[in-house]
Amino acid sequence: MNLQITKPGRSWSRRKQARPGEILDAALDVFAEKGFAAARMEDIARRAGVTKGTIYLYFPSKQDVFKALARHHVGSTLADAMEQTKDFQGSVHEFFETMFAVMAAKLEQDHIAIFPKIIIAESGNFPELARFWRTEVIDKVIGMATGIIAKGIARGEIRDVPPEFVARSCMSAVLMCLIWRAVFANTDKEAFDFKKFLALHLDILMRGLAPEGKSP
Amino acid sequence: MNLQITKPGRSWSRRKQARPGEILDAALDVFAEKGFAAARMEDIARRAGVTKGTIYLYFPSKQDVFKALARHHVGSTLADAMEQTKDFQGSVHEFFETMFAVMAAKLEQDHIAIFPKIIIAESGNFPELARFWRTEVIDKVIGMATGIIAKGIARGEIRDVPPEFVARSCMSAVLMCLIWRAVFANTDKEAFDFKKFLALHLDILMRGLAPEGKSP
Amino acid sequence: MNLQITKPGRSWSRRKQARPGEILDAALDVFAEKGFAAARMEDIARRAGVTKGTIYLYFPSKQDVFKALARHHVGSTLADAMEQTKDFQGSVHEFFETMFAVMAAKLEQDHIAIFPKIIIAESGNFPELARFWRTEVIDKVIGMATGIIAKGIARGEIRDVPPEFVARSCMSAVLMCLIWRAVFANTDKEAFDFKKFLALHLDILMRGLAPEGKSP
Amino acid sequence: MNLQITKPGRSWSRRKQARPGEILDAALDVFAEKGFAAARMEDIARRAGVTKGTIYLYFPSKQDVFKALARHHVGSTLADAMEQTKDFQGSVHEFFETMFAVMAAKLEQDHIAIFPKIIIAESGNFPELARFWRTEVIDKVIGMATGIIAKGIARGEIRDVPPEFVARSCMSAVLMCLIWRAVFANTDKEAFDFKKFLALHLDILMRGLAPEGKSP
DNA sequence: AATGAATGAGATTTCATTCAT
DNA sequence: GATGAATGAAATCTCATTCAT
Repeated sequence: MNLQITKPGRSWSRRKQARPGEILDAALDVFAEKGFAAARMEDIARRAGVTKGTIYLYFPSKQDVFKALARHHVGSTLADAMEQTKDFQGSVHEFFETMFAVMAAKLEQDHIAIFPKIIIAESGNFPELARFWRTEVIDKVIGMATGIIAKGIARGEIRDVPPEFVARSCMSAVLMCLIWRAVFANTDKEAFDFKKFLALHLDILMRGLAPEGKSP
Repeated sequence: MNLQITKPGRSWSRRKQARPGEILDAALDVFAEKGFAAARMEDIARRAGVTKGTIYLYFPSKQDVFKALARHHVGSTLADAMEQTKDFQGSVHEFFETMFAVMAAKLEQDHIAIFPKIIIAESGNFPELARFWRTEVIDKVIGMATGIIAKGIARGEIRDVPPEFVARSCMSAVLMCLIWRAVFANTDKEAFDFKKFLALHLDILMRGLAPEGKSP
Repeated sequence: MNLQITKPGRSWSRRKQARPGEILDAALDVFAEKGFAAARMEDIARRAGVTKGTIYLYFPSKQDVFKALARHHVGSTLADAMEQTKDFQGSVHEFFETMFAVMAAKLEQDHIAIFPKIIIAESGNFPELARFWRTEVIDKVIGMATGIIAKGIARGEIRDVPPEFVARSCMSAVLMCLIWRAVFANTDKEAFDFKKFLALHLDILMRGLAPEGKSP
Repeated sequence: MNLQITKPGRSWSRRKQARPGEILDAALDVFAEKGFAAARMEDIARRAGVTKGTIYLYFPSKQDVFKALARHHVGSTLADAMEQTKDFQGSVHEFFETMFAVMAAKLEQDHIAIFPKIIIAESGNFPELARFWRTEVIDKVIGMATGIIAKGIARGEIRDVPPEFVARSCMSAVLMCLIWRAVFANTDKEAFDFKKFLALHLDILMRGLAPEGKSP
């Protein structure tokens, strides 16, 4: 006896549950490539393997596809990742080493790079989006890094400098990578070596942050 | 020597010659605010104090307005600035100190921040634009900084690290400022202190780059 | 005699046979409220307690739902009613008294008012509908009334006037009520008193139709 | 010296002032024929001799075209007409005689019939329209007629009956004509004789309203 | 040189209709 | 018999571009 409304056995039912995700995946690609305005619903639909009309079964408008996309990727991918590092106990160096390694890996394969690009591009047209991203992502990431750095200062691991600025110094290299990836990845023949760059950036910063008269 | 029939003294004549520039100024504002696609020719025209038709007297299409804008701002503002620093002879520290001071000042007042934003947003729709910006701006800036750093290494001012990566480490903080300005400037109540941030960033990097066993 | 395999006693069987009627009832409501074009199959389906697809099991298209509806309500409700009054033998006064009373009652409760409204609205888009309604309803009603009036004249009950015009004079008040009901019923706080109005209308007409020098 | 902004000499300027009117005329035809929903902007445009886009230079949306149309025709045609009869001093009989003659004439030639049709059809979708028409047209016309009838009663011209109901009795014949014209005019071979019908309707009513024991 | 009315291609969105389950 | 996901044609509306004045 099966009391569920959508019977999971039926193939179109299985499809139905997958559809929103498929559409959002397609939308991510298209928005990333063209930006919000130049992206056509037709493009998104085709890439998702459906027709225009189908998108409207799941999202009431193009804007809503966009918002759902932002929420989806922020909510899951990034925020989750942060959750894991919440009670990190190691050194500042270790922290950024790990983070940069993860970022470098992501930069090679998938689409995160796309997101900052979209936010930057559409912040003018979607102020709420900028605000959302600001409070939900940036402030949290910077906040977390700032906390770790402050602990490092207290512990005498690094010298006494405004921790939030340091956090931004570190993250700025990540931002550069993200944008480089989103904007110039297709243009370049030999790929920029994100991993090496981030490692060097971290090395320089850590030396520069070492307490006076002490090698790191 | 002026061979034009319309005498340059008359105000409407001066006006005529100024038109393209006025239109580009207006276009800069509008593109910055809305991005390329969402910017309406009507908006640009109104802000320039002319009507839509007039724009087409000077530029054959919306795309051409955009390209002229990019060329104009790159060609004059930035490339010019670079010219001046071509045969810079001071230390690496001095070089970036000056550059960061100039950038910090520009960030407070005008619209440069706008440009990276537009490039990032429209790189997908205008690959030539991305290429142009890449070769004409980024490669030149990075190249110049790389040269200065290489000289610093040769001179023993800083330790032996891949100079291009270092250049990018330095510049990444500028990029962060530019984007911050373009995306979040309106949102924030108390402005982010670009000057202080860049100064700290430089300080950390320079310490981190000092040759072993030597304080900078 | 029932040759169907599905036994009529079962509730879902009764259901199946009732479906077309339920759909038409729902359609009546929706068409009345929105007109033909603005009525959505989805709305009709939901109100009938089925899904869109089900409607197409019984009617090949939206137009056909509409036509079936017209035929259904005209064929049964009105034409039937007329049948009963075919061999009416009383006075003209009695005839309209009865008819107006019936109309007044119907106006209070149900949906007849809806029909003229739809016909008027859609006559342009469905010329056949206008023609159908004209020949099957209006001409018959007017014809019958005309016959009764002609008999009244012959009998000396009312004075010698073109009977068809008189029929229309009488019916015009009914038309006004129908339209008033359909268009303004929702707007008004205190309902218009159809019964009183029709009674007065009839009273005036009958006095006005009385043979010279004779009070009705 | 001409200080006007739109210089009346230019031919496209003359055109510009005429356009809204031309578009509304075309819209009247199309809405009348198809109703609101089935009318395509393309149709209206073509009939006005322009393209779709042009309509949007003058009206922000299809609904606005519709509202402008209603306001235009109510505001000018009908309300004006009423103004003229405001201080009518003659008998009730004369009043309706004149009104019916005017209506009969209008019914032969132009498009007024169209309006009630549209109102009836679209009242469900545009409640404001129904309300507007109700307060601005119907209540005023009925009110005026009621006033004249009340005076007739006071003067002893007609017997003591509720004057508003009498007004509606009179007007119902006009309504019937309007609807007949809008719905069945195209269908019929020999035109219905509105003039004769209205004259007879009035004659019957006036006799029926004459004070007891007095021929009208 | 400048205007601004007009165009028409193209985008979003709706919804009657189909069909696999 | 019933469902409801999917389709795709068609409608509204936008706006870059043209051109008569």
